[in-house]
Amino acid sequence: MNYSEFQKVIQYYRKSNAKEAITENRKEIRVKKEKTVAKNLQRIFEATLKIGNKKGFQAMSMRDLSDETGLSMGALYAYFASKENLLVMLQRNGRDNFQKILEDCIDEAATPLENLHKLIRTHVYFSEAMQPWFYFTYMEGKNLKKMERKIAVDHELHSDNILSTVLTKGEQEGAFKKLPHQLTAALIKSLLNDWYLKRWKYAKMDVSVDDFAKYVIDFVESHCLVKKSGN
Amino acid sequence: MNYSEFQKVIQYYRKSNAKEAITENRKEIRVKKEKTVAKNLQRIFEATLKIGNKKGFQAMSMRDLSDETGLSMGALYAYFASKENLLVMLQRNGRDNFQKILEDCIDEAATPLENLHKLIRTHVYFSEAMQPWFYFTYMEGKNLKKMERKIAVDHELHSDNILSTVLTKGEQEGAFKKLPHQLTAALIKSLLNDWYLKRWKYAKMDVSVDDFAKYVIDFVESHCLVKKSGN
DNA sequence: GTCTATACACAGATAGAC
DNA sequence: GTCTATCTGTGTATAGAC
Repeated sequence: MNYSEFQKVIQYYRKSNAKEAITENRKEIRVKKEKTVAKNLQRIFEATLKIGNKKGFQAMSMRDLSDETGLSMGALYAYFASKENLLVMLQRNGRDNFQKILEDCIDEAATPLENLHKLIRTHVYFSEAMQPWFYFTYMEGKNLKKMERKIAVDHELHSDNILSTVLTKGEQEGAFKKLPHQLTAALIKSLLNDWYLKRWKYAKMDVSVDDFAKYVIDFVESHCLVKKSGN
Repeated sequence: MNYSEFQKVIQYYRKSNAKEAITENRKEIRVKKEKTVAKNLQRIFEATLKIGNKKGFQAMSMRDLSDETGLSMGALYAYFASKENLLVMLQRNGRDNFQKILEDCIDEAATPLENLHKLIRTHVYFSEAMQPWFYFTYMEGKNLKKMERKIAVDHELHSDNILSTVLTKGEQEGAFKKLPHQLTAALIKSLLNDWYLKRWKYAKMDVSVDDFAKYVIDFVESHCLVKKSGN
């Protein structure tokens, strides 16, 4: 799989994503017509990511958001109860989606090494396709209230676990070295996160999304793989 | 070198740091008495880091800062011209210090491998000692105005270069593999950054600062080192 | 050098017309 | 369903007393 193949797969997720955002937040949204909600909610999300990533969510005023979306402030508040509620909607929705897509990576019939490859590639490609959301969510995590913050942390630990489970299984099968897999998983995650956090840097050195995924795989394999002597 | 040894070395930097913060910003600071400035400026910096890291710099009000420092709002404005100026002072000062300490790592007489070790250990230990500043600076970078932002980016690229220069030298001497060193440097940086960005996670898995430095060194060496057959 | 009191701009949010 | 107009709280910043 490379990135251009991945883009086709992602279409399905994008659509289901939009619908879920509506059904999950039906009670906060005062507007009735599904079509209108779908259209405007997406506009609002995109505008929030755009402004939020430029100057930070706290610094974004509702007037900024009004200008960017073309909706009046009165209209905006028909789609969410408060500014904080908008933040929660935006983060929660993406997270659920991301978790699902990572879980779908694991193929019980495949080898741990194959699963590791798929996890890394999917992480890089998905964060490339949804870069603004990933960047926003990473940076604005601390603006969440206690309860939502805990959910965010749980999701992060869960995705670390998906990685470390694969590493542990690989060790049992003799493909990976015996290492502190949880720590390895955390470090792999930091490499993966860098793709959307420091995109400007990789653009500057002309590293494509496929180059990056390949190089991270090499990096991780150098460390984790059992080298078969004589091969 | 381990962390407890490093803590003695760092004392010198802490002191010179405080003095530089004053001389570099003498014109913005209206208060004359050196002693008073030294004491209060440090209080202000610490309070800013504390509140800023909890809720973000934008969300920190000057009233918050007044409560935390015990200084009135009027007094605060004797130490900086505006809230934005406070941000710039805080970031700039730490950056200069960090750059100096990294440059001091490089010992021309030592091998590239030794220099790589020293760079990694110093990065981890220094960011441990000054974690609030590192976290703050990473997260609040986007709140800087264009010019200051450019300086921040230049510093980041410069520290990447220190790493990649060592890798290149090591390749020439036959110790390291031929690899895209700039990319490798960026990835090593992302591992190092994770120590102060996700400290809670490493605390949770009971990884000490020395454990972490060691494991990052192992990880990087697996990838970069030329394996001598028969050793 | 630090305080209190205050200016005044702008934030988030809502009521009620259309 | 969306708009305009407006309420009220809070933000940064400063003037002037001590």
